[in-house]
Amino acid sequence: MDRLKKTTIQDIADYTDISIGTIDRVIHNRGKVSRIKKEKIEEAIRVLDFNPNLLARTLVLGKQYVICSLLPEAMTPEHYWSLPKRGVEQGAQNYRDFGIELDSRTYSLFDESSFVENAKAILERNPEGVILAPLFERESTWFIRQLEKRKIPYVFIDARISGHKNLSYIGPDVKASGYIAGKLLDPLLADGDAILIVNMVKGIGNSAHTGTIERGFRDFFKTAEGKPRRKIGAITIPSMDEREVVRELTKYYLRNPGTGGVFVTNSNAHLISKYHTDHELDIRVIGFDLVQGNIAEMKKGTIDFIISQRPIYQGTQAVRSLFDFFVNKKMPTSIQYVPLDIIIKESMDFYIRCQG
Amino acid sequence: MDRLKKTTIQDIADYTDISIGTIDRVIHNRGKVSRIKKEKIEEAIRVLDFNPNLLARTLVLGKQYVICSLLPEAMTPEHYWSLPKRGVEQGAQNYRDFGIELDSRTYSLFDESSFVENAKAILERNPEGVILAPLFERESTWFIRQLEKRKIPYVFIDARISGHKNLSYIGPDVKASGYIAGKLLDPLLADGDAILIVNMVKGIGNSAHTGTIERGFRDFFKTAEGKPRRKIGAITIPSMDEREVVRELTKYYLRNPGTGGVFVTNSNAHLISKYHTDHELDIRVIGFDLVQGNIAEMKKGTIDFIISQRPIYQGTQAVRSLFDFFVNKKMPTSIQYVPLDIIIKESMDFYIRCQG
DNA sequence: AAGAAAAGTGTGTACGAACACACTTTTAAC
DNA sequence: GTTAAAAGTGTGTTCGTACACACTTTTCTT
Repeated sequence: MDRLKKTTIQDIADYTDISIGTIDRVIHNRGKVSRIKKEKIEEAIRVLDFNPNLLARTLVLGKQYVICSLLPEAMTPEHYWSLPKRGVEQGAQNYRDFGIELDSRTYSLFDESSFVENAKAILERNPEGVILAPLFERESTWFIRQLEKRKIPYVFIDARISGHKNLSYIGPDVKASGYIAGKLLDPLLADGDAILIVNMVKGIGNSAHTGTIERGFRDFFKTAEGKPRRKIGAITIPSMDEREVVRELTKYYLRNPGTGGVFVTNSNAHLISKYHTDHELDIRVIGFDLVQGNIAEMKKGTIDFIISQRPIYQGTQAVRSLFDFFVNKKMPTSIQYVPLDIIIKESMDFYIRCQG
Repeated sequence: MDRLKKTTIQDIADYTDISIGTIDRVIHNRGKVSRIKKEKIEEAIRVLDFNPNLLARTLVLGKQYVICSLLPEAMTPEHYWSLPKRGVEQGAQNYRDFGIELDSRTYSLFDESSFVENAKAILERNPEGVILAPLFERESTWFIRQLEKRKIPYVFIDARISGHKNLSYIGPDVKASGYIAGKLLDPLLADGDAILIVNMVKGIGNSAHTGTIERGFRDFFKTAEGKPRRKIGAITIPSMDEREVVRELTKYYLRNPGTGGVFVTNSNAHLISKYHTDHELDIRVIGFDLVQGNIAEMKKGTIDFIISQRPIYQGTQAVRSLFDFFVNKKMPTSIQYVPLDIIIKESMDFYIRCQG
C-alpha cells in the first residue's frame, strides 16, 4: 500500500542532494551553511512539509526534566487536595517517556514549617520546573524568590500570588466562582428567603481567597436587576470538627430564621447539608468541589449545586505547560482559568467518570 | 548529578547477565526461553521497575495507523459540527509522531449519497480504525456492517446506533441532557408559566434523537415532587430559514400566551432568543452547544443556559481511544458519556478558552 | 551413536534526529 | 604564492526497542 510515512530529514536530503548534517544545521540554525543550500533546504522543508519527529529527538537527546510539585496534603484520600495531586501525577505519567520525572511533595496546611522544609528540599534538588499551590503567602513568597534567583520556572495551580514571574497560573477565577454561585442559588429560593454564607477555616485558611469568593457572591445580589434585595448573613467556623459546626450553625439559625439557602465557600458543603437533614430543615445548599462527602450528599439531593474547578485537569495542564515550555520553548498563557463546572445531581456521574 | 534515567532493557541485561535478545523474548512472550532465565528476567523487571519506552518502540516499528473520520459537514465554520471535527484533528495531531494519520471526511446532512460515497472511499482505503457520527441510520448500518466484515474497528461519536460491535460510544447521555434542561429551566420560571419545546429539523433530522431529548425533558416535570404541573407545548420547525422560524414561532405564541420558557433541542437556541428580543418578549431560553450564535446571544443575556456536550473533547477522546487500542491493545470503555457542561453567561468564557 | 529436530541464546541492524568530529573548500594575510 | 584561519560539508555514533538471523545446546529418533 501507499502508507506514506512522514517526511524525514533523509527525505529532505534526498530531495536536495545535501547531506543530513547540513540540513540539521539549517533546522537548528547552528553552524555555517551557504546561502544557496540554506534556501534550497528551507524550500524543501516547506514543500515536503517536514516536521521533526519529536520521538526521535527526545530519544537521542536523552534529557531528563525533573518537575517538583508542592501541594497541600490531603488528610484523607477523599480530600480535595488529592485531586490536583492525582492530576499532576497523571500528567507526569503521560510524559514519562519524554523524560519528565516527577517529585511530588505535600505540606501540611497546619504547619508552615513543613512547607519550608519541602521547599528547601526542592531547591536542593534543583529541578527544571516547579508546580506550586501557594497557600501560605509569606512562605510562598520566600520560596518563589529563591526559585527566581536560581532561574527555575514555576507555575501556580489552584491559587496564586500576584506580582511574580511565574510562567502561568492554572486555576479558577475565584471572584467569578462566587458570582456564579450567587446566580445559581438565587432562583432556587422563595421571594423573602435569606441567605447564609459559611466560611470554614481549616488550618491556616487563605482568608484573602475566601474573601474574594464572598465578594463575588455578594456582587451578584448587588447587580441583579429588578430583584428584591436579600438578607445575606455570614459566619466563619474556625474548625471542621462536627460538633463545632453543629454548634455554630445552631447558634446562627436560632437567631436568623428564614434562611432559605446556604453558600459554602469551600469543599465542605456536605457538613452543612448533613446538619439540615438531621434537623429536618429544607434549605438549599451550594458548594464547591466533587469530593466524596459532597458526592454522597448530592446523590441524596441535599446539595443542589456543586461548582467544580477541574482539579485533576489543573494538575495535568500544569505538567503539560511545563513540558511545552521545556521542549517546544513555548511560553504558556500567563493566566489559564479553568472552566467552572456547574454540576447537579443528574450530571454528577459524568464528571466522576470522565477523568479528563 | 544523579539524574537517574529510566531503566532500559540494557539495564535488565546487565542485572541478569542475559542478552537483550532473550529479554525481548520474555517481554513479548515470543520464542523459546528457559524457565530459569525467564523467571530471573521477570524478577529483574519487577525489581528495577522496567517499562518499555513507547517512543523507542514506536520509532523502530515504524507502523502507520490510518484513521478515517466521517462526520457531518459544518456548513459554516461556526457550526456545531466543526467542533468535533476540530477535536479529531487535534487528537490526530497529538499522536502524529506515533504514526497516527488522519483522513478526515464529511458528509452533507441533506444528502445520503454523500455519506455513502465517503463511506465507500473509506472502505477502499482500508484504514486501521474509523470514527463515525452515524446520523443516517440506514446508511450507517450498512457501513458498519462492511467495517465489521473487514474487521475494521470503529467508534461512534456524538450519536450511536445500538446493537453493533463498535469499540466505544463517545458522546452525551441524550436522555439525561433533556432532563437536566428541564431541571435548570424550571426554577427560572414564575409559577404559572408554560413551556415551549422547539425542535428544529435541518436536513434529515435524527428524529429518534430529538425525541429522546424531549422525553428526558418532560420526565423532569413528571417526576418533580411538589411542583405544580406546567403546560408544555412543542413545535417542530422543518427548516432553519429565519422567516420560517419567525412564522412558526409567531403562530405558536399567538395561540399560546403565558409561555415563560423555551427549550431548544438543538444548537439553534440563538434563533429563538433573537425572535424574543425583536418582539420584546421576556422569555427564558435554554439550549445546546457553544456555537457562535449562542455565544453572542448568551453574552446579551437572552439565553439563560447552554448545555454543552464537550464536542472537541469527543473528537480527541475518540482518537485517544483508538490509539490506545492500536498500541496498547486496550479495549476502551464501551460507553464513554461526556460530561454535560452547564454553562451560563458568567462561565462561558472559561469554556471558550479552554480547548481541552 | 549419529544425525536431525527442537529449544535456547546472542548479535547486528534499523527507526529518525542530534551532535561531535573529521574533512574539504574558500577567503584572507603577508 | 604560501599558509593559516574561516567557512562549509559529510560521516558515524548514539538513544531504547524490535526483530531477523545466526549460532549453540539439548532432546529425540532410529
